[in-house]
Amino acid sequence: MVERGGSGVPGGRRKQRVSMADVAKLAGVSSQTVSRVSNGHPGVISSTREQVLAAMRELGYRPNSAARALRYGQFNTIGVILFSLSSTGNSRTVEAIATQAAAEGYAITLIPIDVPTQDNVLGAFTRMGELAVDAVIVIMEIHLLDTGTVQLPPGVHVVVVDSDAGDRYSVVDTDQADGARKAVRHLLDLGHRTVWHVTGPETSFAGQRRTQAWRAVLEEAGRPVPPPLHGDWSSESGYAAGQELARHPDCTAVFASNDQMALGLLRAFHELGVRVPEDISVVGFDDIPDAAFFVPPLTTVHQDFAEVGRRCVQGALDQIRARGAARPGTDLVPTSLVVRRSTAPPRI
Amino acid sequence: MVERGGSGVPGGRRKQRVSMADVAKLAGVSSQTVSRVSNGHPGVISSTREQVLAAMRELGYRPNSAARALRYGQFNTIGVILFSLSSTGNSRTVEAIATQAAAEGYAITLIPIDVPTQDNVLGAFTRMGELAVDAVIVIMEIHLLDTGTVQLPPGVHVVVVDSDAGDRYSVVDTDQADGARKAVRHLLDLGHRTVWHVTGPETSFAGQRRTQAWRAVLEEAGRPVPPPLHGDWSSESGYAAGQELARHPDCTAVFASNDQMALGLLRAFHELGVRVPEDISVVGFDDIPDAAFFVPPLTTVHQDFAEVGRRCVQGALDQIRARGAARPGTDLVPTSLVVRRSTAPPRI
DNA sequence: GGACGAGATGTTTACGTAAACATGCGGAGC
DNA sequence: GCTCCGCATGTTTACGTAAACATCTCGTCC
Repeated sequence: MVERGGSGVPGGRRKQRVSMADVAKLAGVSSQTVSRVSNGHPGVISSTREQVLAAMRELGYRPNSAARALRYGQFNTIGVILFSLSSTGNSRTVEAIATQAAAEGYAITLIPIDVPTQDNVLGAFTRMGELAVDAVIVIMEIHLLDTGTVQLPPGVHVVVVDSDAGDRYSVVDTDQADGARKAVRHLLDLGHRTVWHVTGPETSFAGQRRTQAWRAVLEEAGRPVPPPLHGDWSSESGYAAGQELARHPDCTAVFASNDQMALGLLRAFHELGVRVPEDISVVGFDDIPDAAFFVPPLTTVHQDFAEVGRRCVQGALDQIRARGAARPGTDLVPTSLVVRRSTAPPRI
Repeated sequence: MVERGGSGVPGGRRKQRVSMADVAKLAGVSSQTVSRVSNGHPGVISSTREQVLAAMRELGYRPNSAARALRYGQFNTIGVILFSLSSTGNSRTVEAIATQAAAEGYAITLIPIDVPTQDNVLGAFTRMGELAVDAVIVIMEIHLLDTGTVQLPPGVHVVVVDSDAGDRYSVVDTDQADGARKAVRHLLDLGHRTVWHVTGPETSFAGQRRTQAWRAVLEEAGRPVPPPLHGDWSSESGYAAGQELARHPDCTAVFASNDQMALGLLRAFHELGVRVPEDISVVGFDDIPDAAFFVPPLTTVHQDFAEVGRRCVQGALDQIRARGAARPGTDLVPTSLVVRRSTAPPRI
């Protein structure tokens, strides 16, 4: 029944690609009828439909998406421009975007940018313009877009993640500030007099906002604000910060701007004989899967990357469907604090 | 000079999309000449070329990739089917694929599969067939493809990662066996009598091969082969294995099939007062960025994901350019052992 | 029984691009 | 001075699909 050996190119080198016309010829109908069957339109009598379906099966017909896109002026594809997939947050956001997009019948096209210079972003946008894409999601620290010199191709809808360009673009992001507040308040509630802080890179809006919130909570509570230590998201920079902090006898609590830097802190403290949480409490940010298995398990702020991804796609689709320009605004996804064993009240 | 305010939709609501015909009209030439300019063909006098370019700029012309694809029968896009982006290996491989593909003028389209059932993979292939894709790279534990019931759309080229289907498909993968051998030999060379092992999930070919190699090295060396402990890649399963292993007083060395499980081991050992590496040596696999900042820094097998990605793209492009069917075969990327501080000679 | 209508199917056309072929122009060679 | 050739540019056509319109065949109703 099933044609065997059909997975290759059967019958020598048949025509490169099967079109509706081929199916129509075999089924003895017009190509328009094939189109109707292919798209599930009504008004095709079932015997005809069966014939067409049989012909499709026999020839291995698959619709040509290029022709379809040309006809409809739509690609059913969303482009994602991003700096790097190697950060947990980005890859999980992308995964969520891809999943959600698939559920909506959209594919996603990835455009990685090795170095986030103005030129490269511009180039990516240009390429996106030429690409088969109905909307673009940008995952990036995006001051680059703020200069105004970047010309987004008209007709391409944009959603931005991790940016404060909410006045110009449609922005979706984790509620960084709220997450950071939760972290710092948790430590204060435990009885710590103040909280030290390891920042992310200055170029990151997410990092900036976490740091701002940390400072704001301390100031509101009337606590001293220790000088922040500067990190760059990497475990290594956390390690360096940890060596520094271990020297401050009055440091009893640290809020690291992400989990990897918290990991570096943990290692540094461990090597220097500083016990966590007995001597110093540590809170991270992200809640990467491994965080529960750090030594000790890390108290951290959970980000709902899946939700961010979902809202990105939703925003993009809204724009596509409304055919409207981007409605600027910021959509914040809430966080939650996950308390594990790296935090405790200070020793008296 | 530069038209201002051009970033939106200038001039009210001009025609939805600028075509070559529009440019041609404005420039006072035929659309064919526009095409020639657009594609950098010779035989256009420079004054004409300038006129056309000016018209393009003024109208914000961007070529329609759907029409182009229809014309050429090519999409300049590679599809990537994968199970999950959340594993480090996958996301880094995808990133490398995306980067390499971009360098070759190809975009990549992501098709995530939530649950790797036969049906879902089939569905993904079907969708890929309908999608605008010239080749497909599958990153997946892929016995599913081995059943033979999955009918790959003819004309779509396939490269597979993490599979032993090298007899049927073009496979690119890290040299898992060699990496595992390096890990086990390192431990034996340090003087350990034998090496215990935490496996990956049974469904993973990568995991299987690492386990096979572990066993083979021990047997070759005439060492006893302890019963392997079964993990599932997660830190959690490593943690469970660690609790088990800590009870075996004769266990002095463990090879975990990935770094996350090694992390779980480290945590379990730490909690139970087993010192690493003094009491037990631990080796992982992957060399995730954090591995250098575990407590203690993890000795592990480095995988060159970037190279895997590069070769995938290369393989896919070769197939596209040769217009040939997949040439089955396996292309192995070498590994290297990174010695850090989680391994040491056994106590006497 | 004839007209009308509804439903099934066929025909024409356009989407934007670019190859293939056609035209028209000017200069070189005799 | 005329022909021929080469180069710049224009015209036609096809890629695969599907909307819009056209046609054709019944069955139904008066």
